[in-house]
Amino acid sequence: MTALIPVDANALADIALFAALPPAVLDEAAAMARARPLPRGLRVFDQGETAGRAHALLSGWVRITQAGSDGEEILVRFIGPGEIFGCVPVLTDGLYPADATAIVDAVELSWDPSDLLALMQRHSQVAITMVAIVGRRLGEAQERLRELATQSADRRVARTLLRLLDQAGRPGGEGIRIAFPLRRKDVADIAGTTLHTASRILAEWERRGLLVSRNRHLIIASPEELRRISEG
Amino acid sequence: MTALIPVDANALADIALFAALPPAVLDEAAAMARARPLPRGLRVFDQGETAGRAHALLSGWVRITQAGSDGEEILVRFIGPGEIFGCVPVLTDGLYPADATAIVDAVELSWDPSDLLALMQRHSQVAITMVAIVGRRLGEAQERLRELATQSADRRVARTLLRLLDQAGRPGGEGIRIAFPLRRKDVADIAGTTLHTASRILAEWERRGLLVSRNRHLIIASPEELRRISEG
DNA sequence: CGATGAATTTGCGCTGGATCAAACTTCTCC
DNA sequence: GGAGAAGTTTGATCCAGCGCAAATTCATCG
Repeated sequence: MTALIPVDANALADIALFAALPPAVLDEAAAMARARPLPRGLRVFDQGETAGRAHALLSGWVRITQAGSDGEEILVRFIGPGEIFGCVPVLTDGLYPADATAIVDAVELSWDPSDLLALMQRHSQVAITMVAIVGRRLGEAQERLRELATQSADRRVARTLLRLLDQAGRPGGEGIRIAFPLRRKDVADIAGTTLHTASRILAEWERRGLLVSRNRHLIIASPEELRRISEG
Repeated sequence: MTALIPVDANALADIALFAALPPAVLDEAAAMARARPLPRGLRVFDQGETAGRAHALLSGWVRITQAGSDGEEILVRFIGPGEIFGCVPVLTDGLYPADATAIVDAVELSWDPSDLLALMQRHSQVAITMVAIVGRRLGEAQERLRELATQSADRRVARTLLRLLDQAGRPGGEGIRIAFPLRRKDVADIAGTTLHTASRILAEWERRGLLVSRNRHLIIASPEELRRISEG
């Protein structure tokens, strides 16, 4: 079932969690890692399930969503190359707090929870880097919380696009393109609004020439104007 | 200015970050710690300021708020005895991401950022525990994000009170009392609504006998009914 | 104990954006 | 290449709760 791909320490160096670690530690982490391709559409793990592995992405993109008991969901974040995901439950309650789905063909590394824990115990730098990563995500979540509580839908959508540009902007002819496919529903679920409102806002901006929407991909022609909108 | 209070290792054992650590490590952390009383109303640190210390609370309560450039603010969380605060920026950008204010007379411990970092480097367990603490806060923030995006104001207020009960509920004659003073504005700023809406909701619930509001303190008579409301 | 400021309550009008409905477009896969 | 599924657009309606205003109660401190 699971194709076994040899993991070399070079690949590990691209994972932010292991950045700037001595080669010996990279080798150690590589030895315990399992690589596996994630075909587009694959559900990597489900919310509520026991966290059987801790994950990191070598290439491609993964969408993390959280659903409430009523079925309403939000998009927690997109995971790109070099980022870790599903690692925190290893240290807390052992249950994945959200769903993870590959939105394009991707390749992941993963570790057995106890292996990752042992690695963090032996090498405090790994644990410290993880605090920094999780801490930055916490800061971002709190910022989104504030925006959601206090700002209008169009400001939030603008901020959302700017954040995605930061994370995955690729300069091109017509503007900066967001590297992964993004549906209206995705935009709505990050910005905390409905599909319909998000669609109306984006359609209006496309009319104004602020962005181009093609093929489930967004190209932002004018980040400056977006910034203006996001600031009211 | 700053009263110097001797810090003993026993006090450290009550801080979740240091729980279950060998006595030698507690002594080490105690030796680097500075204790200081925080009179009610004291601003412990300001959003955007350089993180000069990392903090933990021995007693009392601290309110963490975040304001946007437009002045609108949210209440990020309350910090109680044994909890850490203002520790993450030590490992990220070095700037406090929020304001911290003592809402009752309190006592804190604090560390120089580089001392705490060194401690985490020498004892990976400290760093690992911090990942767990920050990870749990991240999970809670994402849950709030989802609720804010998808649920009505009264459901959110109900969830808010239930969370506060978990964190600081003290059983008493008339019901379970939330241990720290809580203004309508505070409830609004956690639940992501306005002072006015929060006031209306709480007044209605008080009429229904669901809770008692006295002296900026809340006593919850019927957590069961709150739970029912929070679930729709 | 009285004064001053802080916190709370309540009324009212208005609107942003959710909800419902339906047509239309674009992908996907056989 | 065509059928069905998935995603998007757009219109129409409606209401939760925000914004504004004003009165009232409560807390604090000289």
